[in-house]
Amino acid sequence: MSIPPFKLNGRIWLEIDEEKVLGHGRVELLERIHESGSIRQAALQMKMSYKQAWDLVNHINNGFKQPLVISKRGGKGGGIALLTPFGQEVIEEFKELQQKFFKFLEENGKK
Amino acid sequence: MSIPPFKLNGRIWLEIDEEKVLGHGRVELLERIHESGSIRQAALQMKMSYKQAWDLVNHINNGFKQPLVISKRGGKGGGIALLTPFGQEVIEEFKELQQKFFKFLEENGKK
DNA sequence: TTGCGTTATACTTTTAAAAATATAACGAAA
DNA sequence: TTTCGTTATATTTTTAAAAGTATAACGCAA
Repeated sequence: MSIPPFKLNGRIWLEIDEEKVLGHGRVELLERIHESGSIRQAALQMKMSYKQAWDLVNHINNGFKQPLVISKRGGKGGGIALLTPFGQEVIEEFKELQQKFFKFLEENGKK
Repeated sequence: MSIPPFKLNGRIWLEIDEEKVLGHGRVELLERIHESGSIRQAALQMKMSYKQAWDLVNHINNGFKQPLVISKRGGKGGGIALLTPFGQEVIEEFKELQQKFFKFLEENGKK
């Protein structure tokens, strides 16, 4: 581009039935759930409320036909949450798409 | 991708000082201003209020250092608005970026 | 010099999103 | 059978964004 110092930026996401089901923030949440085994811990790490995190997880699981996250309450530790193999597969593929997109932004963002 | 029928979608925009200054909606507004010579007409076409359109134009002009839109009030027709050559140049380049981005989405969106 | 349609701007109201609060359900372990 | 920390969910409150309303300023043309 020619004149002032501006930067190309953007976002990508996956849609099902015209509705956004997975974007960069939700993927980060899923990753943290996977690592910590807890929705609550993931929410704390991302400085959002448990409710908000749970709503997101719920929305994701509903959007896709199969759940990406399985959770149980009660028991040792109070409860647990984990990614299904399908969930792991989906976020892996999304992250690859994101890599390509970052590359796109870099290549085309130069003036 | 492997399982359900989902679609890759996204948006790109230009930022100046970490702030969004031009995206797909604003470009459409600018184009309509250019064609009609009127902020009000452009707003009507896009079913937004004049105020909202004017705020957007104002924000765009402030974000870039040079104005993309020049407007005058009074006179024949009540007033007029038009794109500067710089404005025309910017939206032209942004539209090219958008074309490339659409291509990116198509190429990578296939499962 | 009055009327006209637009630009320009302030102010208020409405709406929607986000955040906060509260509470029930659960199951392992002590 | 009680405690514990979490999941699960409803309800309320707060906040921010959007929309709406009102009005002044302007300059050409009649």
